[in-house]
Amino acid sequence: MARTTDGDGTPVPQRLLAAATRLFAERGYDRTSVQEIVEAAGVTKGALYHYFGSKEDLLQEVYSRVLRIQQERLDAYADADEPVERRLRAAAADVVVTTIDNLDDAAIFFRSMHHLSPEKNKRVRAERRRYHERFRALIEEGQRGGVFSTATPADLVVDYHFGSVHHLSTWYRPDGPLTPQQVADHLADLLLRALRP
Amino acid sequence: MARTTDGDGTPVPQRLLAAATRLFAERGYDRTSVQEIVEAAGVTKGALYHYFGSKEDLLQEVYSRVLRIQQERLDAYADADEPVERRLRAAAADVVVTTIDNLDDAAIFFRSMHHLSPEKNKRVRAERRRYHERFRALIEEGQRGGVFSTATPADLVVDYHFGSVHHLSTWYRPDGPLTPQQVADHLADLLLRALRP
Amino acid sequence: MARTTDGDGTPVPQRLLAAATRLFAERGYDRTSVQEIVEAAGVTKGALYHYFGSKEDLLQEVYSRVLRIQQERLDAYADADEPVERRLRAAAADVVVTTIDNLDDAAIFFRSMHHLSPEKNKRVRAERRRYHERFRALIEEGQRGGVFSTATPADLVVDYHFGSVHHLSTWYRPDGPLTPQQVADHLADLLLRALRP
Amino acid sequence: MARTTDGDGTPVPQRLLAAATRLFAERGYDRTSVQEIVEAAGVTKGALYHYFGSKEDLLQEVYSRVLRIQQERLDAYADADEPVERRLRAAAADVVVTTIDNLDDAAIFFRSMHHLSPEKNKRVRAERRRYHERFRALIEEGQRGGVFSTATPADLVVDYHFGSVHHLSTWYRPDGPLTPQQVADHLADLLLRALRP
DNA sequence: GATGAATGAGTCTTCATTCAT
DNA sequence: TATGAATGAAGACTCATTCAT
Repeated sequence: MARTTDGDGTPVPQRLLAAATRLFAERGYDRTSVQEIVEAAGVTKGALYHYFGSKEDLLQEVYSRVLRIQQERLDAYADADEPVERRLRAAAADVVVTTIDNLDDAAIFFRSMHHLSPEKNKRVRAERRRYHERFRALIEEGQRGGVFSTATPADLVVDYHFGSVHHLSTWYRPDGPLTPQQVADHLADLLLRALRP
Repeated sequence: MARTTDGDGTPVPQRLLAAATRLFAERGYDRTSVQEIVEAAGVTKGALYHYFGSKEDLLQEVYSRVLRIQQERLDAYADADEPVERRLRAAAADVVVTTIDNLDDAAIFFRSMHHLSPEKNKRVRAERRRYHERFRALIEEGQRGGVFSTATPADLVVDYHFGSVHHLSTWYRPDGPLTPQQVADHLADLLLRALRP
Repeated sequence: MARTTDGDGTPVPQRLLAAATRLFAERGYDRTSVQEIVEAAGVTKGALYHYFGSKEDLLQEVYSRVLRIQQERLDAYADADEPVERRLRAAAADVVVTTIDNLDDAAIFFRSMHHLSPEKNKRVRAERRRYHERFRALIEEGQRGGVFSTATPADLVVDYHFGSVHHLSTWYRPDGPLTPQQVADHLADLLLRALRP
Repeated sequence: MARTTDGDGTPVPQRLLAAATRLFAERGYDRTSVQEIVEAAGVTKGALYHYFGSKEDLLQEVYSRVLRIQQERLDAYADADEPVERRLRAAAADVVVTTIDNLDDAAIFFRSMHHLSPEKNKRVRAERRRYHERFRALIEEGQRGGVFSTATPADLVVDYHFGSVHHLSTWYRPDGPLTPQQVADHLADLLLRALRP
């Protein structure tokens, strides 16, 4: 397997991805130079371009990974055998916890999407839409079943909730008074309360 | 007073600010070159550096203007002679309408703040904190008066609402099905419903 | 006029063009770095990009200048009030002398044209075609008048002659036994002899 | 003998040479990457460096092959038992046909020679000189015998003709009105007519 | 014979800012 | 007030070549 690992034994592509994620979150995509990434990962520029076609590909990889993980988790919660309000609450809380656990990814997500080329942007948007639609379907299910208010269009409710999720990277601090789970419970609670008929 | 205006009669500094705002929102701060700004404003580089010390100053000006406007409006609504739930609803809805009316500023705000130097960043954060505190005070007033639930800390509620406001620039489209006022009413409604005791 | 000149008083754009021409001819377009050009011209990279949009623009400028000069000279000879065989001989000899006087340009011309972008390439080809057609018209005039043989299509005769002109940069050495004018007379002579009826 | 061939059964070195020839002609030596060559040949980089010491060696091989072929053909025509004007005409026409049949090689030849290292360049030049001298000897033989004019030095006549041969790759198109043999006849004819006493 | 991961020097280009006029 | 030529540092990316396997 040649020299795919080095030092700590982590494969080079993953070392690069980790370094890029941290740096993109820290100083933004445009302010992070390829040079800084490879230095942080302990490899050379050539190695980076051996695995990734461009700096943008690195960003795109971060997105794909996050979206894949979140989608899988959402699907699991949404498919559970429970009343809809419990499933929605669980999903709403889980995305908060997962987001806090990967605050770097979240920060990148909502600040750097416009740095992707139109083509890649389109693909990411499509994946994200799929995610939103799954979430919206849960709300609509509850509305049809009469357990959620129909006062607000489900679409808007989804954006309302995800606005607060995206916003987490702006204000949440690990050393703050609330644990991730507490924050998640509160935010899920606010969502469910707003949906009471 | 020489030629402080030109063409349409708008003073040069304001033309620069308008051009910068549009471009920063369109392609991001780092992707906008000083050359593009001056071309869009119809002036030369020398002129820009005559009025603004740096590109960053331009960004900071955009922030200051938005914050000043929002603060003034919030103060007006908060000071009104009305029951607290009406004042909160009005303020919550107003910030949505104002944000939609200035989506460019909003987009810049939540994507480019980390481009400010630490010093300027600190100042902007301070102004924003003042704004948040005023909003939080309204919620706490309602909680103390028993008209709002105390289930969730006021702090978190504020972030919950402003998360959705920031998020507007991501999803709101002027040609969508809802008018700014309708969106505002819905979002304010969700907030108030979530706060029902 | 700011600092458009420096050292020897030659304007910066012309100094850059001269340096580029020499270097492109010496080591080829791709083997000449922008860094080398600006060093040879005694300016900085920024200055180059202030005047020329790209390295390719520099190459295109070399082409345009050569073509313009050659076309003007050809037109002058072709329009003269002389018998056609004298006009053709004069034009055929002149292009040889001019080419030898600017061997660098010639070397670039026939080695680097494929380095131009398709769009620029098309423009250069069009200009060159115009030049060829003027030359061909002279030959056809003589053929119609019976002073030149019609054994060979005029098109081919033109390419035959210009082949030898282009080839000059491959073999002609200023310190060789023949002066430019002597070479020119010989080559024109060969052309005219080949065209004898 | 392991896998020296693959797919179509052509040995790897020849597949590489063929791919390199096409690509060098198409986009120039410097613009062709080793990666592109091995991809076009359907092998890996390791394989290329197993058979060729460097990218330059590949170029040198193209040269050597062309020169060897042309020299052999010229020798055959020059040694024939025919009057000198017939031998010259045959040789002059043959080099045109052979060049057209291998336009790629010709294009490379007259555009990429300066990409060879001084040492290799010297060797190629020497071989080419030998070729030229053989051709020149034919002309001088005719001049001494009184069948060719002595108005122009034989040297110059050789360059005159080869100029037009080199030029072929610039203008000749397979789908044009003339067949390779027709072009060859015309160009040989022009040469012989120019040499009429 | 053949692989392909890794190197590291080198490429063109961009850009905020300065300053003589 | 305003110009625009010039700077110089930094940016992303390419590529021939090597070498452990």
